[in-house]
Amino acid sequence: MADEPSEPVAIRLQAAGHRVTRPRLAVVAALRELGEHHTADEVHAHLIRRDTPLPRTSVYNSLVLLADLGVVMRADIGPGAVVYEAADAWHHHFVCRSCGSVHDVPCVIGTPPCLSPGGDVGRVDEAQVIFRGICRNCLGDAQ
Amino acid sequence: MADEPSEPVAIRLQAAGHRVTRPRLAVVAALRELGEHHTADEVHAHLIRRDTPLPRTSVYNSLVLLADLGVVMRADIGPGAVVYEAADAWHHHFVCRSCGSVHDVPCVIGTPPCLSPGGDVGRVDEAQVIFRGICRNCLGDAQ
DNA sequence: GAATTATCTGTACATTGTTCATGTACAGAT
DNA sequence: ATCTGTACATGAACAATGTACAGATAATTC
Repeated sequence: MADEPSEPVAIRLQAAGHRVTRPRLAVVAALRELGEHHTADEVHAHLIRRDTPLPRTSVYNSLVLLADLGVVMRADIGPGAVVYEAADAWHHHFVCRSCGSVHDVPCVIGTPPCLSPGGDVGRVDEAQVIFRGICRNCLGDAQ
Repeated sequence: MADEPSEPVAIRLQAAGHRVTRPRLAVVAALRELGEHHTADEVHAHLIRRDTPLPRTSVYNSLVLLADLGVVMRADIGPGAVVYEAADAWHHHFVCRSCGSVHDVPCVIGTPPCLSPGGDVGRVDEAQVIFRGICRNCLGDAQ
């Protein structure tokens, strides 16, 4: 379970000049075990269930760092929710306005930044696309 | 000031089967006066300064409805912040990871949905793009 | 103008994320 | 082997943001 994907997390941390610590490894492991998209507090809860608890702040700190390094993906899908994901391929998200479910949408380019703004705004590191609409399930249910 | 852009807000509310109420008109007016991007609480504060206060809940309710109707634009630019804007043309946003400033990025298509996901996820109403990077000011400051 | 009902209002709360002070563990120098 | 500086973890309290609810109000319909 939880095989290292491309580059082991430890190597990537070191390469960026950061330390390899228990909280950081635990957070990545938790995201892999959970799969899909999860909030920081869901990761926190999972670690408690797993009997490897971590302070909430540590989970937040680790997620921010890991996301900045590109080890985990962060998606701002709307009010009161930032979700993280242990994914390798850069992709986007579809959010259902009815049930709130989140689905992955492959990115045709594959690596950020996959789009570029028209004007000259500065250095663009990534372009995150959020699709909104009604998912197939909800379309079937009502109307 | 605050001329009606294309269709008056009142008409658009009625057309969608909603009532034309003071809070809704006040929220749109506030967004126009403020210009740019602002949070719900900033709108709330502005209305107090203007001596036309509104309960915070009413501001939130109105913004959600107005955004769903497409009268105002909503942008999820990251943790702890949903910003609204009284804009006519559909566009995207660039967020600076250093100073947090938000800049408009024109959309080449102009009307949502300007992109479409690859697979068949359901009905897509809009595609919101968030560009992240370092803005020109911050690039100039420190390297 | 009166009835109907969506909407407003205000309070209280839940959730999410951040700040801060303290303690700890690692790495290089002595 | 010990010292020293720095990055990091920890825990608690805080701040910001968004939501639920129940009674009062006002926009529309007749």
